[in-house]
Amino acid sequence: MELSEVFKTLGDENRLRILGILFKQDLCVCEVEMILNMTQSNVSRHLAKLKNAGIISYDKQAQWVYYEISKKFIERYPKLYELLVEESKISRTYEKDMALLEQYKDSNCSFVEFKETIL
Amino acid sequence: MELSEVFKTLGDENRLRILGILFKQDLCVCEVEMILNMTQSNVSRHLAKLKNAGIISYDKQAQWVYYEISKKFIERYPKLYELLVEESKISRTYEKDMALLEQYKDSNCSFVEFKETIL
DNA sequence: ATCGTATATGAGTGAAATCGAATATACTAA
DNA sequence: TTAGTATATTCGATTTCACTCATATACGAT
Repeated sequence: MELSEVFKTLGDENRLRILGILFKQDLCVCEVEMILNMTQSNVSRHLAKLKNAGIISYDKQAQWVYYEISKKFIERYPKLYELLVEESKISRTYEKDMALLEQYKDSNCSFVEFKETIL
Repeated sequence: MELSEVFKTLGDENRLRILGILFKQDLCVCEVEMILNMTQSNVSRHLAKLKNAGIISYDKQAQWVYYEISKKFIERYPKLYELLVEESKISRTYEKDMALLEQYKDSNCSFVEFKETIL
């Protein structure tokens, strides 16, 4: 939760992409993996870093671990949170990620249907 | 000036310390070196990184290069700037740096006098 | 021109970060 | 209990980073 550590954690394009879609919706590891087209281990690692920095938290449900933006983080760094939300809205990189997230939601959160739409 | 690059640059304790004193006053390399007790090359490199990220700019006067917070950075990321200023005020680490900066100013910006006060 | 000071940069080193592949762990369902 | 899925972690390779020491460059003063 130390400031330099928070910044260091935010200083990675992939982690900013993950946050971009988590602002819209809580997601589990395999959903992030699917939407952002990253390997499972890589997503898991980045989520662990964001978790350790106090930026996100998780809610375990059965074998799924749903990650969400940490409420304590929003309380502690409201301006930083607002900045991240705003910047994610105006970034072209994140636009594509958002579109894929919407497609995933439109496919009733089914991996099979989602995969068909992005081919 | 890309966001992830800005965060990565801010994700270093020494660079945050440098920014902390630059918020109070524009300073040249050797002044930062003196106040924060860092090596010349190290300070120069950190300043170069902050410069490349667009966070600070410089004004060359004779053989001295005075660094300052970039006005474009403040315009582009006002919330981030405010956050940094506020956080630097409540950090214990920066409190000491501020005290040394004040001592330096009180010694009429004389290195000789400053060195005497901190012994 | 020469000396002293201020700054930037090249080279080398050790630590840390990123990543994919493979493996380990945890949980569900049958 | 076993099979299948979700997640975390270890391993090894590669890259990046922060740092120090030494050197180069730039400028002023004499």
